Amino acid sequence: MAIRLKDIARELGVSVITVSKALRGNTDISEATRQRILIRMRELDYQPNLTARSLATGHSFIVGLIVPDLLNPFFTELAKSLGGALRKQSYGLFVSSSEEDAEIEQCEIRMMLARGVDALLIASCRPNLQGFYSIHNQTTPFVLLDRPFPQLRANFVGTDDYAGGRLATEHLILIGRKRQAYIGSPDLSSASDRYRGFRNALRDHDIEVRESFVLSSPLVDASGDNAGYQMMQQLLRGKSRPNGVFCHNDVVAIGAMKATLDAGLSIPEDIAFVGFDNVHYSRYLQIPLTSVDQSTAQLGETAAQLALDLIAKKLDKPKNILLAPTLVIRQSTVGSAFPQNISAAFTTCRRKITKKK
Amino acid sequence: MAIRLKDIARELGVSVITVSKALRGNTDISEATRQRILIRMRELDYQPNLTARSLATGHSFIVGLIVPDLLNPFFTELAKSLGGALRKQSYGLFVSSSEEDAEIEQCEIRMMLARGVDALLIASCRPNLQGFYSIHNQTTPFVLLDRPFPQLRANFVGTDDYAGGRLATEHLILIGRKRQAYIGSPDLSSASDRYRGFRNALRDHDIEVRESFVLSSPLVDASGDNAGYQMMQQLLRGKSRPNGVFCHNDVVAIGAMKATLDAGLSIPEDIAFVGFDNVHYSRYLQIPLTSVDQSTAQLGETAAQLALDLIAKKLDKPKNILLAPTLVIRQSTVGSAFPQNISAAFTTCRRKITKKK
DNA sequence: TTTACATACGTTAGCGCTAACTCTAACACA
DNA sequence: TGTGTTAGAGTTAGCGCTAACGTATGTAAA
Repeated sequence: MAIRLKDIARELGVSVITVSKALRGNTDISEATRQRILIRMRELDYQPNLTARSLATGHSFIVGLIVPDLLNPFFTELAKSLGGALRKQSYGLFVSSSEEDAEIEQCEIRMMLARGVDALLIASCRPNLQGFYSIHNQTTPFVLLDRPFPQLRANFVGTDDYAGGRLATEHLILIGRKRQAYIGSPDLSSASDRYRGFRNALRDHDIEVRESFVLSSPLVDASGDNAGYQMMQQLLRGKSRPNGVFCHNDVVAIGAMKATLDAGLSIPEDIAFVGFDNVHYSRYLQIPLTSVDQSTAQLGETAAQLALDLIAKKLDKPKNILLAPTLVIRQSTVGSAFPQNISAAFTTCRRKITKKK
Repeated sequence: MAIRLKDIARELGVSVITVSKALRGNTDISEATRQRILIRMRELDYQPNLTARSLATGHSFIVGLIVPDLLNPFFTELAKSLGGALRKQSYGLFVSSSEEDAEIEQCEIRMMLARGVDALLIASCRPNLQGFYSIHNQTTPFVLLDRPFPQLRANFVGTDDYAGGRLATEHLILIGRKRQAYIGSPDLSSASDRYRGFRNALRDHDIEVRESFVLSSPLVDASGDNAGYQMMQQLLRGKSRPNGVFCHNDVVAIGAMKATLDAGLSIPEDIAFVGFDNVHYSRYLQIPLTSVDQSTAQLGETAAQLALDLIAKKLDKPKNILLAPTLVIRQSTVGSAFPQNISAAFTTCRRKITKKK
């Protein structure tokens, strides 16, 4: 059995509470006693029972994170930066996946709350609030990540999806693609904003949005590559096919590009692709992918900070944090001969767009 | 505040323990009382405080998992299958990353133990037992994943790395590559077995192992792509360069292939590559990667089962489980015109090899 | 001297739950 | 009638820790 405060107390002939005070750096204790206790603790490699402490203090030093899928590198990158930021403040991170299933999500939320996390971060797989577990009735503070619920007055950290959608679409316009498609999941709130950016950008350039060029699938995260593959196949079956495709995320884009190459077409000559998330591996793909970058690391750090502020009760009203996306241009839109001056042009273009919203 | 047993007890005019019994399906309670309590619980959406339960029972229903890096898809895939298998038995999974840093690993192990996990699964980033936190002195059962410590009599679940190494190397031999290199991390126990497989396969075919073709880097997981890039660059700087490279894992292979393509060489014409892990995205790479498959999903399920058995104290002595690897052949070794009959040949070849050990 | 007050420790109670035992009433059996 | 038995409750104690308050001692100001 592990060593307890009681054991140390008995051994040194002091009371349990004195040992506890020494452990926590409480001041009403003499320096001599403290040293005596701390030294013995170190010798015994004492480790406080955090379950007991949590029960006694009502404070677990754990933050929960629920994501739709752990295979999607975007969420892993997010989890990593979150975990790192929290560790620095001696908080632990409890990661869990909803497998893009609303029921599992529900379970996981309950589980996290039952385990007494100090704050809960959720990238919900739900398209809307319908059936969303009533965490807003709970006392545990929570933060929505990546996907906002516009109807819900809650803390949110994410990317300006609308701006990202515009960024991607304007880029496709700039390289001369007028037959643009969007494949994703207009159900998800994040997706609907990206889609809105897409529509508005096209409208502003007097380009028609063909309804047959807008496809969606429920599983854009858990098996986004398959979803992307299938949606792209459907697009290719149509009479006229697009020459530019904006994909809800990189994983979908990967599948979509595969379908395109399998059909014997060239990227970007026949069809150009833009993804979203700028996942680490996007640069290593068969055709390196142009993608909207969400600065995932910063997203994680921001969310961690917000969670800590909520725990410390520093905030009175819900905070809505939107980070500005940027575009990372690669071969999937500009081909292998990628001239540097195009990059500069896009940076300028981007500034204009983000202001617009 | 959340509802407690006490609240329900008071409301229904029974004692706390009666409510607790109803909750846990204890038999010494009348059916009428049970129903009355359960109904009220459901109405109130009661959720037991698992921290308190854990403290009282000494059983947390949490399994801890520590991996070197969460960005490496191998570990994420492992975590996913593990989590799924555990959830079915109503166990939670607490994932944590050591960032391939022995000190952080140490901290995380202590943290997990302090939080009272029922079992601990570790894919250690340490090259050897030196300084490994003395979990073997703890009462909490633990399982080593993926990387065994041969010196330590402990539970282990992993792949037959030696067989995997042979598999990869024999394949490279079969496609006529005699100047083979190995890049990885001979320090890691898993790597040393892969390397041994590599050496022995070459020796068995009377092919010389050039020492200058064996490179290693400490960071094969956390930033394996960079490590792979750099090691490959070093290989390419040499007077004679290899025409086949066996990489410790897929992430390293990704970096190494990038370096090769950046140098203007062709894959597999100039240099063929074999990775390890058969990560999901390997098929989508610029050059789809031939890789040794560890059947990660099965690995996770096996580890979950072993953990549960350990918790249930079903085992008396440490168990050592080795899964047989298979080879998945893609363009990085056989080019784009991949004839199906080669595949059949390799399957046969594999059988022979795995038996050999 | 008295009052005030800080120092250094201890006591009590309780976080929410459960294990293990105890109690009570009703009933059966010899 | 007494003894056991059993169902259906409740009591007690404790998991390991901490918050909040108590208490003994010494020191300084009124």
